[in-house]
Amino acid sequence: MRFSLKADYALRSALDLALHASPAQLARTSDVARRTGAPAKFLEAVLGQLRRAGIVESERGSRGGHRLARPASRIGVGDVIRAAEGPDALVIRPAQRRIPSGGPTGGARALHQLWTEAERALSAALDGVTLEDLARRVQESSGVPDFSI
Amino acid sequence: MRFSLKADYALRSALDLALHASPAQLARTSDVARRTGAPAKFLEAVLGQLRRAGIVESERGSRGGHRLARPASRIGVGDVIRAAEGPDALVIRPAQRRIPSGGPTGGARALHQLWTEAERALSAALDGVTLEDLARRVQESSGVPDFSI
DNA sequence: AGTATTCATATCAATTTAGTAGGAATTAAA
DNA sequence: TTTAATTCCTACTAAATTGATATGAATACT
Repeated sequence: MRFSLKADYALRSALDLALHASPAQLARTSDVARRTGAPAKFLEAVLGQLRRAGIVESERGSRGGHRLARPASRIGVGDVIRAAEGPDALVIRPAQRRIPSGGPTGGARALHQLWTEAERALSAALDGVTLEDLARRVQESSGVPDFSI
Repeated sequence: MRFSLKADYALRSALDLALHASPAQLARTSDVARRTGAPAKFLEAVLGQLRRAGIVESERGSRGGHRLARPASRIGVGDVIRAAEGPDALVIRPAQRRIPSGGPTGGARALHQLWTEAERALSAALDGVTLEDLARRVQESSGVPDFSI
């Protein structure tokens, strides 16, 4: 039950923009791709999704590129993942085939409760961390400015 | 990023066995299927996986069926999910393409840490609950003996 | 022998994932 | 005003995964 590589590319590029772009200094897709290790053409599409989700801004033309649309402290990791994978990205309960009116009963109710608790735990771990938190960890822990997987 | 329906069927049937089977009283696949709402033929394969994982036991022949292989108090929800989806079922970090020798650095290291925390939170929520816990919740909360989604 | 059950293997359609290709639109610079 | 550099848009594709179904063999009770 892994998150997609696309979500990973989205997080990498968002973190890369937090580290290498600013309102004055845009980052080119090709540079983000090189630093994060993502395929450039694929990353183009991912950055497009982040733009449509309001997480990054872009400028076209020969000095164009991307930057974060708001401070890194106000962008949660969960926001980025949802932008890449869709609004249900953090929903882990198996798809239900029928929707019970009045809510589930019996064993289904116990499982419903279980999934709800697991989703809460996961969301707390992902929505509770911002790009600023990640950027700080990068600078504190090593000083290495890019990814170099 | 949902768990598969197969994992759901596995959990439903394991819980169903906790409620409706015992060392003396086996439950037929067709009955488990009826109570849980799973397709009988598909459930057959799922129960086969649970058997090979050592979670259930079976007997063939005209009085055959399934039962839990050990007390419900010693079967964790995570065990059942792993039996259905494979050993990486609770791994949520995106598949990595290259394995860095010496571990990840820079941004990759920060993300590695993030995924590790999220996986710990998820495992705590799923491995920390047993089939006995679920069975107790079913009996306490409603008395309805089956699923009736 | 006959019936009821689990067990094993093969097959399949739909969806998702992880890309690639080609070019249009836009902006800055020469 | 052309040229170059960039984002943006649409379409396509191969491989893997998911959620099944089909057929029949093996086993055990009556």
